[in-house]
Amino acid sequence: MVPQRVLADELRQHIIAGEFAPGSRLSESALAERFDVSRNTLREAFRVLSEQGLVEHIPHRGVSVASPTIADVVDIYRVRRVIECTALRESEPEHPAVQRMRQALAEAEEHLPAEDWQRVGSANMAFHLAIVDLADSPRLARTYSDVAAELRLAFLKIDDPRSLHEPFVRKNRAVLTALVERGPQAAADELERYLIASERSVLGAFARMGNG
Amino acid sequence: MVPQRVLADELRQHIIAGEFAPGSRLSESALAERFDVSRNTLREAFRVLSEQGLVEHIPHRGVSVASPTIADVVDIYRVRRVIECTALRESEPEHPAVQRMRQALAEAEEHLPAEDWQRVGSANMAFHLAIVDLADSPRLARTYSDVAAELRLAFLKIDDPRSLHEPFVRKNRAVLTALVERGPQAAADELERYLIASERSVLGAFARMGNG
DNA sequence: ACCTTCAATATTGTTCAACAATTTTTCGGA
DNA sequence: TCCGAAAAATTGTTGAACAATATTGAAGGT
Repeated sequence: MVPQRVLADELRQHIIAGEFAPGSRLSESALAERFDVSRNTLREAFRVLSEQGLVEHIPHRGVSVASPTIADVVDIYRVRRVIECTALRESEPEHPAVQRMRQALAEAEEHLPAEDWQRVGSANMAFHLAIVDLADSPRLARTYSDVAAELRLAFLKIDDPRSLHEPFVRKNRAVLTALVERGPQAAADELERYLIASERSVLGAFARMGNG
Repeated sequence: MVPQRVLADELRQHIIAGEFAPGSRLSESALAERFDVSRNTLREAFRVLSEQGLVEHIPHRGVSVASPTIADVVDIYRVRRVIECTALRESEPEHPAVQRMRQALAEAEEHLPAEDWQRVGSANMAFHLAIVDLADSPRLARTYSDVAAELRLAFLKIDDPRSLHEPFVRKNRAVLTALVERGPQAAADELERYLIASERSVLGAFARMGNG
């Protein structure tokens, strides 16, 4: 007995982990057998992932793992800028999420020398999730986590994890420093620079591998 | 043969139209019979609406039409401020959506004397959808339309449509005038005032009817 | 070899009936 | 009236079946 709520989470983990390549088709019968659930239950889980943008559902052609295009990346970063920068700009300095920003950043810096991009990437993401939590908005947090998952898929298409994470830990440090020493507005400005640079980095990688 | 994609849309229409009161339970068997679909198909449609926040799904207790609480209203307006104000502040004056803002506002003002709050409300919503479209972001537009649907449910709980719409057509006019005559930043400031006033109006109505 | 056409095959979309899991209701007893 | 347990109702999941559509592949013509 596999609750369908759990199944969707499990599928999301597998997809985000890169087990199913972006763009690859997800056969109903194959996955139903593999996870030992019925096709109906699997389809309910697919709906959830589809609404979250992790998989694409085309009628009578089944679902595929989403494969973000350049246009998607541009849009994802637009959302990030709107949500993250606003959350930071209007944040209160004493907000508990600031502490989580500190911790996440510390962890990223800790694993930086070992070049453990998996961990660095996760800590990096935790840093930005903490920024979003500054806004105290469940709905913004949910939207953000959706686009963050999509962005992970975009990262999966790029096989140069170093260029994606290494330069940005430093920039995160700059954001936190700005917030503490110069206030929310300065931090938001710093964050916007971060996001523009990060977007350019991803788009560059996409361009180098011949569109997307 | 009723495509489940269509079924979700149809259900959404009925819910938004207020046919099923916020908070009321949606029986699988009853609705399956009424729309002449199987329970499985209905459940897939429910998933979609659940992801959009229009219905609430509690395990083994089925789905109910969402019934926004005060906390939900606060969060919804937070999202509106973040998305709408940013879209407007960073908008280009020549953007085609500006024309749609004009049209929507004209329609709202047209039906204002007749006190046709249904139409005024729809035109009002079109005005704000146009604002969001200034950002040219499919994902922000989607998030916005989700919270807009939720807000409609909150409106349904209030039986004083005049107080919800009448004062705000004027304020929308002020936003558009500010955009044309004083630029995006001034318009965004005007819009923020609008949203704060609108939120206060809704929260007041909620308080008057004894929490939510 | 290179298309078309069309049938065969495979996959998804939907329904139905059954049963398991859980909640809600009913009812008897204190 | 209140409580608890049996009964009923509802949701969760499965498996099989068939319909609708897409994909494949083979036959035939150029």
